[in-house]
Amino acid sequence: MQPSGRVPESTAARLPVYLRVLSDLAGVDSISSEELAAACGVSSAQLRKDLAVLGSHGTRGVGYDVPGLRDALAAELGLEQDWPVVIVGGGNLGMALANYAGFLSRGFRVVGIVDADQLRAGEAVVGGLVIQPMADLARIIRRTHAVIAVIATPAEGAQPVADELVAAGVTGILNFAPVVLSVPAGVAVRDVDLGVELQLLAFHEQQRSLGRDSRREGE
Amino acid sequence: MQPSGRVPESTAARLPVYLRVLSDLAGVDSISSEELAAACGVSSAQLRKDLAVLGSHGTRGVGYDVPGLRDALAAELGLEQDWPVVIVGGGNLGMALANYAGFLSRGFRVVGIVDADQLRAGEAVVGGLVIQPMADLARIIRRTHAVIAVIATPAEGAQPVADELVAAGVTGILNFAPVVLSVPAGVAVRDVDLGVELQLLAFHEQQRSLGRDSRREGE
DNA sequence: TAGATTGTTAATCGATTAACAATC
DNA sequence: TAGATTGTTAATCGATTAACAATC
Repeated sequence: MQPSGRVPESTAARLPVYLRVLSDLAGVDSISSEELAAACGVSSAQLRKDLAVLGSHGTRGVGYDVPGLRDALAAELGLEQDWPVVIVGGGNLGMALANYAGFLSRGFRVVGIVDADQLRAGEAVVGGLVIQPMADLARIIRRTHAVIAVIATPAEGAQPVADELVAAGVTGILNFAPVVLSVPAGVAVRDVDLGVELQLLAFHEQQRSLGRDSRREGE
Repeated sequence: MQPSGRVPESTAARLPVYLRVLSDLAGVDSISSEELAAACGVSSAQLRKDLAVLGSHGTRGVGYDVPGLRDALAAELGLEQDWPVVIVGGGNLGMALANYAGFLSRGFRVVGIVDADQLRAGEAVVGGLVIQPMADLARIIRRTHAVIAVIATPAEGAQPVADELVAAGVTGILNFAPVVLSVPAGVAVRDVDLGVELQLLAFHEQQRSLGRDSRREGE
């Protein structure tokens, strides 16, 4: 009933997508791996293999039980209660993230936002939150028991912030700053770098045009 | 001199990080795979193998030529000139992205931003840009020859926007909307979903605590 | 029962790591 | 030359795909 054996990294990375798609499937109570896979943008073989790590939530000849599978995914991901999240950086991006409405429905609650700039402190965010001075960071983390934090500072500030987060007990960091953070083993970091993403698209465009050229040259 | 053979997906995904780290290495003109790998958060074996796809920019016994390698990476990624980028969605996130200063230095130039909401049209962004009505999207793409676009709309709007982008000639999409886009083969989509990223961190926390529990039970 | 579809196994494919010969 | 470090090969590892027996 509570499988949670080792889940391969590559499988884990897809579970949130499955959960999202299933959550959008209001009213449907059964779906085949073929249909669900199409909606998730993966192959049905891969979907079935991935879902097998959750134990059996399908019925042969019929398909998967949508609400049951959704609940199992949420449980596997640890989303049975909300996680408090602290945001560091109150610039354009930090504010956009703090105001992101989807947060709550996906299992997270912003419990604090801080900024190094004194001028920003005091500014209001959603949910009755106010930007607080960086000096309060450790205190906020301890008070809210947040173990997940978002870094949305300029590159220079990111490593010291990460150090402080880790010292205060944070073990999961979503990093938007364009730097490689160094953190102790056991602390998870996920990097999101707009520039990197765009450069990968540029690479794709480049390949595309090279491909076209060599086809023109007729190989 | 111009290798550009097939580059494995997994290697391609790391090239922008190498480029970023090398760009931050002002003044250094030579570096060993060991040092550079550490700065990039990968193993030296992996770094050497990855860099080999660019041809030879290292000297045995010495290390890699930093400026040479940086230029080779930029060339491989197609960053020898700036790519025009159109942003769809002028909400919190779209605005934050449009105002992101790092854009230009990484090889991109925002040439247009549109929003479906009439009330937002006319609002000013950086670089003399102004939010334009959604109806102008195709025209903007054709005028600027943009082939890369960013979708920063709510989930509902994303698929119709993607369809319109593709129809207008866009072949690379950076998608921030929490939906699986369906696009024709040959169009590259990169998804960035804040919720997915956080859920993966939650999963990590969950695993962490399960690990702790079973250790307590003394296995 | 017949048809459909899961869960799982085996085969394939690709990516990472280790090791070292080539060479500065 | 001796020491260092790349470029590359071979070995390992993990992920994906294909296929099908189990079973509703």
